[in-house]
Amino acid sequence: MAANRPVTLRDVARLAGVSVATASKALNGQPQVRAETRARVVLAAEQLAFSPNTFAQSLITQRSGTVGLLTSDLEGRFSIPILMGAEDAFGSGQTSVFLCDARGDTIREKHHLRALLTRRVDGLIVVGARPDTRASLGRDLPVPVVYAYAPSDDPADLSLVTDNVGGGRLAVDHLIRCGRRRIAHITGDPGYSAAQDRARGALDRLDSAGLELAGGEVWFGMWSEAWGRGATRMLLDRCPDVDAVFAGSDEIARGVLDVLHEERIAVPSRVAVIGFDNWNILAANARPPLTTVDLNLEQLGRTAAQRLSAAMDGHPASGTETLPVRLITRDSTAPLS
Amino acid sequence: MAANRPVTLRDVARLAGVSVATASKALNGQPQVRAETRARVVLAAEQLAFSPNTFAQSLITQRSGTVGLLTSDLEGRFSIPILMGAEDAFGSGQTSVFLCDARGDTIREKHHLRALLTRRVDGLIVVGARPDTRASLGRDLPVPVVYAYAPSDDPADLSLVTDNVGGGRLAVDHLIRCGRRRIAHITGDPGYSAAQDRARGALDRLDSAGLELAGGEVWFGMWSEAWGRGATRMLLDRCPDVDAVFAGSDEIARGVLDVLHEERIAVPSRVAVIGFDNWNILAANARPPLTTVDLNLEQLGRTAAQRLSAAMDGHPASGTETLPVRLITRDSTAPLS
DNA sequence: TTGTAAGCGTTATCAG
DNA sequence: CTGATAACGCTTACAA
Repeated sequence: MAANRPVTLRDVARLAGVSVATASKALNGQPQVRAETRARVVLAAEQLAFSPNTFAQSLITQRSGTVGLLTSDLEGRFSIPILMGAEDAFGSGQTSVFLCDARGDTIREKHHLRALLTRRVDGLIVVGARPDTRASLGRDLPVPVVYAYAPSDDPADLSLVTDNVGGGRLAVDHLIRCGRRRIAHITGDPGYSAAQDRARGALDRLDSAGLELAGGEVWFGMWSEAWGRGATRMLLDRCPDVDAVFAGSDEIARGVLDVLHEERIAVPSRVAVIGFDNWNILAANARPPLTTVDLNLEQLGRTAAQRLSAAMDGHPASGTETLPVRLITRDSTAPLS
Repeated sequence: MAANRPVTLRDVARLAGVSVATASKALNGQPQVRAETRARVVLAAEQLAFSPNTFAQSLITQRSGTVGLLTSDLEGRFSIPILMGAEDAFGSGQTSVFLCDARGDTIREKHHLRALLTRRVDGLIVVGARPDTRASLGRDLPVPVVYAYAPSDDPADLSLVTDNVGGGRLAVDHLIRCGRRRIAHITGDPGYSAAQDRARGALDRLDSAGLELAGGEVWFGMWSEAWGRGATRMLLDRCPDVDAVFAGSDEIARGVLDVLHEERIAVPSRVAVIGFDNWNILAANARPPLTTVDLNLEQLGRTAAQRLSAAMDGHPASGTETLPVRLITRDSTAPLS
């Protein structure tokens, strides 16, 4: 146990033979101090392994050098990459991140919010569990806030979301470029804006190519493999000549692949399949590995951190910023030969 | 913007018509203050929505009320439940958690460690990415440390790990109770202690039942569905009358199920399958839903937080504590009828 | 260029 | 029971 009293600026000053004031200036790179003196102070600080007491600093500067990350669903796979991107962008150089998980509970969220404000965080990132609009934390917070993934319902807030419409468009575009003409769309819970948006993007792109949706309609259901399997069976029944399926999630895509495999329908040669989310454990291990749309969540997290930094430096923004998604090509899609 | 000067204890004291000293005592529940006075102070504090400046408090008490969570792999599914359990146990009532992800990089870990110590955290939880032994952070840290999931290589440290041997035993025990006698074990990378331990537990339990491993050996390979599929094909070839497979992970189990399904071998009636990890997205969506061993990681996280609290309160511990795992029964196993 | 001294918002130790 | 007053470790005018 190194239980000796922590070394303070006084110790450094004493060792360097200067006053605490000069020591402080020297260490903080203030210009009004002789080079030789500064060197002596720096040396002393190093020798003593001095590290300034952040509480004392914060007490004066009114800045904690910390931000709060309020998430609603850590379990979920969406918060994590965002969180990593954010941590990344803050660089851990100056700002550290307080993590709080409200688990979808408003009470708990309020509680965490209080705790974070009590700790005097310099800013807040709020990460939702699903891409639907969520309630704003309010306008009277003493620190800037950025909403990521799930936008705030107050347009005065700054929200960062992924481009689900664009993703749907991108997926179908890819299938069309592969020469597919009879494209079906099987997706999840219609109560999710993500499901609606992806479908909208898909229909939009089909439209512009003068194509109709194979099967005649979007197959809304649930975000599960089982639904992917069930819907695919119905689809094959109604529309046996389908040559591509755009699945609204990788889970659903796994179900689709499963049934196609069962029916000995070759993928991608006869039917191409594309997923959504790029959930690696599902997409990369699929048979064949799944082409899918990546949400770029780390980038979302990085951007959130940047916007928050800007706001903390007095450059706030508002409105909803939509960030691009991207296509990950694997083996479940290929040009029609 | 509520940019008015934050309310301090002075404001409260003034409003209550007492000195700051008395106000402090009243708010901190010190006995030496008249009930009526205390009430007045508390009321004033509420009216002003006073919240004490934690920096000033920490400056005096030498306690930050924060702990650091140093993880090596946030992406991975293991850190998250541990992290949630820990957050849970700290209750966010008093202690907040700083999250840092080293991403398996020693340099980055050192860097984060410095940052956390600079922030004067009261304690540290280190979460490894895989259950193998990892390098200790060292003995000369100014705060207590608890290692979770991946034990430290220094026995003087306190490490909390899951019982992989017990898990292997538990899995095979369940299969035996289901009346299975020809049990095979397909598992992952033999370089992982988890693979070795689970196999050891399995062999141990087989032994005590006077049984041999079906297929004659443990099938070590990789932690992937593809390996699960490949190994199962070989297994069926060499040992067509196998009646149960213990898979070393849920991913592998998915591969096993896949091939059994392909070969029209009924699960669980002809062959029972059990996985490991209880990775919900894989286990619950499997066909049939997968019986598996749950690592109880949230509990591990909670215990880590408790041990750390104890250490912070002057009751340190050391050595390696092994926490029990548990069986999750779903439909891929059943008694032989 | 350096040092002195006044805070930052609390808590703790004393007298009253 | 209450109130000055001195810390806690640092930054920053202001003097020297």
